Amino acid sequence: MAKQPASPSADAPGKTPSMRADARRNRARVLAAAQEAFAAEGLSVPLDEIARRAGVGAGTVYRHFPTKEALFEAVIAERMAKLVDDAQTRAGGEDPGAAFFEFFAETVERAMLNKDLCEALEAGGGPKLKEPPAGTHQAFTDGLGELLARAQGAGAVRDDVDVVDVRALLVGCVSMERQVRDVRPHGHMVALACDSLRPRRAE
Amino acid sequence: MAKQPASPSADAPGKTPSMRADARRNRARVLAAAQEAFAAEGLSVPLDEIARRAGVGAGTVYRHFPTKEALFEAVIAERMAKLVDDAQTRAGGEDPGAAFFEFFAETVERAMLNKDLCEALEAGGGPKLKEPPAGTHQAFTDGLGELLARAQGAGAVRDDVDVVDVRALLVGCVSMERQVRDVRPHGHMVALACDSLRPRRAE
DNA sequence: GACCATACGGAACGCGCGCCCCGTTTTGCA
DNA sequence: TGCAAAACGGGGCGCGCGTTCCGTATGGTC
Repeated sequence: MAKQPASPSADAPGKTPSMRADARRNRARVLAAAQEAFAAEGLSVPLDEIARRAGVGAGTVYRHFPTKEALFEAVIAERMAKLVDDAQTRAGGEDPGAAFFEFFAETVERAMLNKDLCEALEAGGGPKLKEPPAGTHQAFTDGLGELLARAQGAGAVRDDVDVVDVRALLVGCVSMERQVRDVRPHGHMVALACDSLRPRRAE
Repeated sequence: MAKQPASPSADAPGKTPSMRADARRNRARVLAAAQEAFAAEGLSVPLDEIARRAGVGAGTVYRHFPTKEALFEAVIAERMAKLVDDAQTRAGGEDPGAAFFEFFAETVERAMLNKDLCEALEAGGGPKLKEPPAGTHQAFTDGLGELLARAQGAGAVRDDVDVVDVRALLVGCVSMERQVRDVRPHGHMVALACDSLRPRRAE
C-alpha cells in the first residue's frame, strides 16, 4: 500500500518529488506512450505494446501504475482536466451561445482524435458501469452545465434540456461522426444534431 | 468445404432440408440460444456459454456454424430481415412522415433490446471496418432510404439530409439512449434528436 | 570509490476463450 | 433388427494478454 506512488494524493501535484531520477523519467515516458497508444487504439492496446513504445519493460509500467486500468485512468484524468480548463476559459467569454456550441464541437473533435476519451465518455454515462475517473466526470459535467446555463440564459439554447441531455447528445455526436468519418466533413453531424438544441423559431 | 451446411446457398431457405432430425433440432436450439445470448451480451459472450444454453457441446455449434462470427452473422441477418420487413410494411402506409419517424424510433428501440444489433449497426457504418452481413446492411439502408424519400416528399423531413446522415443519426440515437438508459423515459433522446430532421419553420 | 536501497527488464504464470479432434451415440435405411 | 453414415460432446490445444517474480543494473550517499 505504501509502495505505489499512484494512489496517494501526491500524484496530481506534478512530478512526484522524492523519486530516483530514472524512475521519474521512466514514469513520464510510460505516460506519454500510454497517451499515444490509448488515443489510437483505446483500452484494448496490449500493455506490452505501451511498454515497448516507452522503451521500458512491462514490470516498470506496473511499478508506476498498479494496474492497466490505473494507467488508463491517469491518461483520462489528464485529458479531462484539459477539457474542464477549456470549459472554464470559454465560460468567461462574451458570447455564451458561441461558447457553448464551440466547446461542444471541440469536445467531440477531441474525442474523435482520442479513442480513450470516447470510451471514457461513453462509460461515464452508464449508471453502474465502471466509472474509473471518479470526480473527473463530475468536474466535466459541471463545466458543461455552466456553459449550458449561460447559453440558455442568453436564449441560444432551448430551456427544456439539461446537462444530462446535452451530455448524452455529445456522446451521440461522437458516434455519429465516427459513422461518417470519411464520407462527410468534420463536424457535419454535430452541426445537424445541434440544431435540435436551438430554440424553435415559432411556438 | 463440403462439410458445413452453412456456406452454401441452402441456408436461408428455412430449415436446411436434407439433414438428420436431431441435427436440425440442434441447429435451431443453437440459433435460439445465440439470439438470446447475443442480445444480452453482444459478441463478447463466450461460445461455450451459447452451447450450454442450447444444451449442446461446443463441437456441435461448430458443425453448424464454421465460426463464432458466422453464428453472429446468422443472428444479425435474421434481425435485419425483420427490420427491412418492417420498413417495407410501413412504406405502404398513408402518412409518410409518421412512417419514417416511427420506423426510426422502433429501430432504435430494438437496438436497445439487442446488443448484437447495436454492434452490427455501429460496425456497418465504418468504411473498411468488417461488414459481416454483406448485403444485409444494403437492404436496411435501402429500406430506410425509401421511407426517408417519402417523408421528404411529404415535407415531413428537411430535404438537405440523405440516408447516410439519417443512418448516422440513428446510430447516434442508440448511443444517446444508452447514456440515459434509466434516468430518462424511453425515446426521450430520439425525440430530441429527431427535431433536427424536421424542416425549420421559417427560413 | 564503495555500498545498499531502489528501480529495471523480461521471462514466466494463470486464465479465458476460439477452435479442433476423436471416441461414442444416434439416426435412418435396408 | 443390423449397420454405416452422420452427428454429438467435451476435453484439449494454442494464443493473447494482464500480472508477478526475481536476478541484475543503477543512482545517490557517505
